[in-house]
Amino acid sequence: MAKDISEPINVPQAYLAKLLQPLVKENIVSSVRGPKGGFYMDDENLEKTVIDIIFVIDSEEKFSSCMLSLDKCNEENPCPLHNILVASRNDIFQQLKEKTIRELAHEVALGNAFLPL
Amino acid sequence: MAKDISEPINVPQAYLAKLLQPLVKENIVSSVRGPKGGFYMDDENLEKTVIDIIFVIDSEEKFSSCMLSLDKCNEENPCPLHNILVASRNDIFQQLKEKTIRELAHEVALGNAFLPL
DNA sequence: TTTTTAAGATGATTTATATCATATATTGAA
DNA sequence: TTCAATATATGATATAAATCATCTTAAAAA
Repeated sequence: MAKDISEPINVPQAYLAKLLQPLVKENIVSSVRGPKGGFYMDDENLEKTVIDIIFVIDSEEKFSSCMLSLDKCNEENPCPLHNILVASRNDIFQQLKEKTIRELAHEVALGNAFLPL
Repeated sequence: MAKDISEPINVPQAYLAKLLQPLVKENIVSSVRGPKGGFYMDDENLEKTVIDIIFVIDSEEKFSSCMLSLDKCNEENPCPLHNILVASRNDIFQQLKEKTIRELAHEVALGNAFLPL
């Protein structure tokens, strides 16, 4: 349930619910209403990645945009920071794109990562 | 002058001036008032790094904080994303900490990077 | 010395984001 | 079939960030 998630991570329940709605709509999270209802992830959901979530909640630009917020900055016309950060940035992007929620959950199950849930 | 910088980067002049004030106060940027006045960077300023700027404008936490915004996440208690991103993140941090403004300006002078100024 | 041009300081306004409130829809259980 | 529990939807409020407006201070030049 939203409450079970919101409390341990210190996010207001109603706000979390609002954030979850577009994820449900985009089939990244599943939900059932009524008593014994709540949010869950089925086999298909678990194959989604962190990037999928970011693209729904924020937007694609959040990641591709210039760190100096220059709209003219791109690969051909890189700003000074672009060159310095492009490698690490692509690395992060790849990681978030490849790692499925299932894999992340597995890390928690193994005790290699922790969540306050 | 603030106007000369603000226009090509599409940031309102008054807002840019407001952002520059703490940088002047922290001796990252220099300024002179009156006619023929404006903002500039002296030899000492040019040795400052991007991290110095970020720490003044935003704050140190902007960089060290957990990507999932979990206050309990740290090196001993890492969230699932922490492990995945820590390497690239440290890499970015190091780059921004080591590169001086002088070096960045040099890249622009060499034509390896571009600014709309 | 006066005027003009710039930064500095401060507060108000706008806009975006986060949060709250309330009503509706769905579903399990009594 | 009714009730209770939970998500869904929508709009209102609060807070933070960005932007605007106005005045003050400093310095160069006439």
